[in-house]
Amino acid sequence: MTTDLRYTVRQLAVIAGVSARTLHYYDEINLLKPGRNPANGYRLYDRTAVLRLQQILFLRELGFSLEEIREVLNQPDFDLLTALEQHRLSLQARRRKLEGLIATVERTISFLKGDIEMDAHELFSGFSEEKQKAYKEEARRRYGAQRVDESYQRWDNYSNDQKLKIMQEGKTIYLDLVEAMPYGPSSPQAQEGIARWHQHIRYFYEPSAEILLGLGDLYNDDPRFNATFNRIHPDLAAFMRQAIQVYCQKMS
Amino acid sequence: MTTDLRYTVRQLAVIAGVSARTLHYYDEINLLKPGRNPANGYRLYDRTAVLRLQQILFLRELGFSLEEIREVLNQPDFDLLTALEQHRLSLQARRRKLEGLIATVERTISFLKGDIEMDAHELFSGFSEEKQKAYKEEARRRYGAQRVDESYQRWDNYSNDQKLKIMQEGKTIYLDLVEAMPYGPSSPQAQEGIARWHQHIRYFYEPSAEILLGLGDLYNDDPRFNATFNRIHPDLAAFMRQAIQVYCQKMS
DNA sequence: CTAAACCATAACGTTACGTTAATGTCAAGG
DNA sequence: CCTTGACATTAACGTAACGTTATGGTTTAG
Repeated sequence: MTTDLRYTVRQLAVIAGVSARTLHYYDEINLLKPGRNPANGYRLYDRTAVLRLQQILFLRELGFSLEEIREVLNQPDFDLLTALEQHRLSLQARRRKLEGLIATVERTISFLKGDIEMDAHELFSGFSEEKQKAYKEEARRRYGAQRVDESYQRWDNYSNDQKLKIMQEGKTIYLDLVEAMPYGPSSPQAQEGIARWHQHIRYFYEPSAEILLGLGDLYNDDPRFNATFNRIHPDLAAFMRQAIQVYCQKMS
Repeated sequence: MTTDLRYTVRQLAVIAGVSARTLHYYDEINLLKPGRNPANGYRLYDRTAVLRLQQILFLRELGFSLEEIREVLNQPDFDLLTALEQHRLSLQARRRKLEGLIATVERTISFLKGDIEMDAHELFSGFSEEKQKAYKEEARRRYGAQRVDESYQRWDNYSNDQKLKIMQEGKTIYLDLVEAMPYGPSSPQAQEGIARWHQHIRYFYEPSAEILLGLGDLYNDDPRFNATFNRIHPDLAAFMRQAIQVYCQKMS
């Protein structure tokens, strides 16, 4: 009286909660080969096939690829454990990556909402009210009032979206400059980077050699700017100052 | 003296850290259309293209699909914020899913290592030493010593891999029985499920009507078994008891 | 002048199926 | 007996985001 069960595709599909196509596919890739009814060629799944499918679906839910599942199922017993531990590591890595992404997205949202301080130039308008006022006075003394005010206006006129775009451009320029550091401040790589930076700061100032050189100093001497650059690379500010000096000499 | 930059594919690719093929592809799907050198048909990327690429890569890193990126970039300003918040939600959902997977993997690993209690029958050998001894005595009183010992032996002889397979089979049977509940304990659906269960418990006992009926009671009366079944469905144990009674009457 | 190094387009391969589409088979009802 | 509907079969294209050839034209360094 043993229930000599032989499921057809759809029957097994319904039981297991997958589509018939899935079973066709598993057959096609030799992951789960059913028997065949010689009369009509229909697939016939017996008890062992059902068990194997259960195993497959279990591992699939855990995020294994079908290829990995095949490997695991074709080797017995203990390899399952090591495969699972391996798999756990990759899942954890994926989770860490996701957490990084989420953090970045959240920072970006914060920035777009305006409640976070910004990098480098963006500090100009990103400081808290008090700090901003104090710094503005200092900047006026150093660079002249109308120039500073103009810079503020220019930055404020951008949309949030544009601000984000500009910041990102800045970041890539600084990263390129870091890559140029091994070649020295006079290298074409560095000078190319400074040229891009020169273009970039148009978003803030009408640049002149005076302004460029002043910024080179500012990045080194002002602790707020300096902190920002240090986060990218500890020698970046110094490197940029030198490169800017070379650049301005060539320009004149 | 504006640096009138026009990058070729590979140049931009190197700068941006992507492959030339990627740029070709973005061109192909109209995500980033460069200009063309009319003389030879070469792609030429200008400053605005570079900026747009930066945006694209930024969003891509955040896990946006290229399709989504296109939508975001083709609408200005504020939609970025809502898109980001939307995106954050989906990232968080993915993280939750990952965490569920990791938990399951870890439980499975624990099980394979043998330090966790098991479901239903698996409780027989999965309890802590003390509980196990106590329960074994009880079982001996109820079902006779040699029968219980035989069950233990049978279970212990399986490999970890086989145990896992058996547990999974059991789980699917119980779930199928839950689906059969609306049709009543005498329904073909339920009886089919009980027949599978009957086969299943061969892994533990040489089944007789006496044993089957006894298990039907045990699932309801023993709090440890009952808890396990309640986790699947609050009425499952009661349903199974009735279905088993019907099944045994038909068998006799 | 040639070879290396670049450019272009075309087209297939990847994962795990979903989705037609064309065709064959089976059980039930008129 | 024939039809109808619900099943079965295989074949084939589509998905996302490129990687990887393959084939052929262009530019540049020596």
